[in-house]
Amino acid sequence: VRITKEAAAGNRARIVETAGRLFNEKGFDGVGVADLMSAAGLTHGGFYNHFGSKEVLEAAACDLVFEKAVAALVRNVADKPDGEREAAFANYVARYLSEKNRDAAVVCPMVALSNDAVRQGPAIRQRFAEGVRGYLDALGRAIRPSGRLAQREQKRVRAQAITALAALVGGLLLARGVKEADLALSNEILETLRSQLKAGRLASARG
Amino acid sequence: VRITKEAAAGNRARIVETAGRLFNEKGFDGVGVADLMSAAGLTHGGFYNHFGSKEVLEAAACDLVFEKAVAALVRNVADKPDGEREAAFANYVARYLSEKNRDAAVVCPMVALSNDAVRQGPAIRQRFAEGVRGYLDALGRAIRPSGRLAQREQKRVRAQAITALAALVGGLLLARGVKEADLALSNEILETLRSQLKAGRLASARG
DNA sequence: TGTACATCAGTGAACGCGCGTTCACTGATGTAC
DNA sequence: TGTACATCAGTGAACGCGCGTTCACTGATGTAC
Repeated sequence: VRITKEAAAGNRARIVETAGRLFNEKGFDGVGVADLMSAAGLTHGGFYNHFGSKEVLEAAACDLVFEKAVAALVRNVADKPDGEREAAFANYVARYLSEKNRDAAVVCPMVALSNDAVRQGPAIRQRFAEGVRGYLDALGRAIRPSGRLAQREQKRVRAQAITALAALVGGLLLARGVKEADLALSNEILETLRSQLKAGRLASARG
Repeated sequence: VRITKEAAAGNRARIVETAGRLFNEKGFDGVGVADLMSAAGLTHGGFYNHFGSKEVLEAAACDLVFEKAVAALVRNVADKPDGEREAAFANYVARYLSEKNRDAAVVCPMVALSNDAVRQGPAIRQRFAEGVRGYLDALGRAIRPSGRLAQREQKRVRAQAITALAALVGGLLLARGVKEADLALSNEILETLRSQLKAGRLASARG
């Protein structure tokens, strides 16, 4: 039942995308190869035509999911012209910390996979660290004016990016953690962080 | 081989403590009942004399680990007299965000278990939410002056507690996630957050 | 362009393994008299 | 207090199940001529 190279490449890509989604929802260990393949519309036996092991797929999925996240941040905020960037960043934060994003099946990989990543092998941890670096860089570009900055300003921007990221990730993580058992607390966490970040207490385009 | 009630109760307590440690390190699904029992110095068969299922133990371990964390925060910070509390809080933050704490086998349950908790059943999620509530309350008492506060002040303290917690949890989570693959970045994250929190950018006893 | 054959993506049964859980058994503890 | 017996924490083999992975097989694709 050989298929065309293009179809095979499409299948592979679909497996990685499906994996990105399922791993994000249920963790690496929460999704079996068989589940995954059937979710991608295939039977489990063919998995090893595409990937040497489940771990290889985990790494590929990790890459994909971070690329998507960083690309969205760059497209929606970092690449905006100076006049629009501050508003775009505020918008981004509001969406990140929204009830809708908390309830979404797929969320920020740093929220969904941090704990899984620490417990996995070097390959996954490598990709994860790369992803965080990329995300932090994009975040830095999202909260600073364009053009060259004095070194002192660069440091300040970097510190703000790190602080904002920590608060975003921690906030969403906690909001998701308590959501089912205490929706009011979950909403309170999101709302509080939205207003704190809006007030520029954590980071802003102005600094 | 019946043993005294006291010995049995001691065994049970040791199982829960061992579980708290191992679940924290490897996640709920990363530790088997047999691993756990042998780490506690027992054979796996006896597990069900103490717990109806692994999930029951997970809930008990969740309780224990949160109780310990909240108790430490209360003892070391919240219960200090007014004059010492600000310094105690600064100290607490510095320890929380220290390289030593990042590298410790057992860390803050919100960092270690958030993702696991979301994916578990209602019993665990319930305990987790309770734990977060307790921790936030203790944190509120840790960053405010004692005595009655105006409602406006109460709200501000609450918002600061939430913001500080999100930054602490997110920061430690990220620092742990990238540690093995990028130690420099991991250290940078911790250092940045320490100085941001020290500067009162996130929360302080003064506000 | 047409033909012959090797390649390889996909299929589904099967493998070994580790897991949570159950079981029959042991023998000291706890209790009833 | 002493005796007889039921209780139950601990033991280790065994269970069923799901997992990651392997396998023999299929048949359309890709390629060599």
